[in-house]
Amino acid sequence: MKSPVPERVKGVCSPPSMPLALARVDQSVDLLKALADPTRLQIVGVLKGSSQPVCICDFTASFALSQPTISHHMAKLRNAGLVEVTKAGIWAYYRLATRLDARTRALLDALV
Amino acid sequence: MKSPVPERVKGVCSPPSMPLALARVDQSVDLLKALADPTRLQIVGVLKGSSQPVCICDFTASFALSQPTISHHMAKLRNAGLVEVTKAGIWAYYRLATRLDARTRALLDALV
DNA sequence: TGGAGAGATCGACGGATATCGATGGGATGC
DNA sequence: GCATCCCATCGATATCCGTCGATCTCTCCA
Repeated sequence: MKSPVPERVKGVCSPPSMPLALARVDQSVDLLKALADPTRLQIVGVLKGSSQPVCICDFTASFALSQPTISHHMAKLRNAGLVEVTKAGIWAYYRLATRLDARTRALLDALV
Repeated sequence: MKSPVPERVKGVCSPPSMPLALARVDQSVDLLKALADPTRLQIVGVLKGSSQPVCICDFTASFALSQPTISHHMAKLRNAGLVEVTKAGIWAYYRLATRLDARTRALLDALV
């Protein structure tokens, strides 16, 4: 098999063309950061597989984490536009965001 | 449209079933963390779109970052199994890993 | 009206991480 | 041999982030 390393001269380094627009990079990085946590990724996995909204208290009961920590993770996911909340009485029900762009959806499909 | 919040009684919270295996979550989180950085994501984007390996010195010329920092980011990508390096003389040529599992490939397709 | 449960916010703390300058190490060429 | 170029590693530093306890708000119900 070939390993076609390009020709090159010493002292000459030219920056390659950047295929990704800067705004899109930042947007993707925000999304990746929101998902790059075990707790949050599992939460998204549960929500993606659930037909009904899930009460946040059930998540608090799942993970060995305090209630403020779960709430903090949910805020991160909300802020990233990944989940939506419906308050009903005492409870807060979370579901995957209904309007997700195609790239985000493809990314979730690749993960979950 | 309906918002079918499930029935619920006070003081009763039951953990939902976790659809994602723990090992897989950790694996995905490692991958996501490796990509959740603007510099690294752009590097991966360039490598994914390039038919030839790219010299790391070209990346050093691209980003307004020091040479050790670029090397550090490359080490992260190497450690995550995303890129491979070929040393030729003075230079180090990087390319996207040739053997990427389907999920990782789908994730990159969704991003880049 | 008051108590209790659920959830969000705040402030603080510790560990992870991005960045840099300095250094080391290997290859090239004079 | 020696200078030069490229790259990786090391040590230090500043910032970010996950976690917790304490507290606040809101709702429900007796």
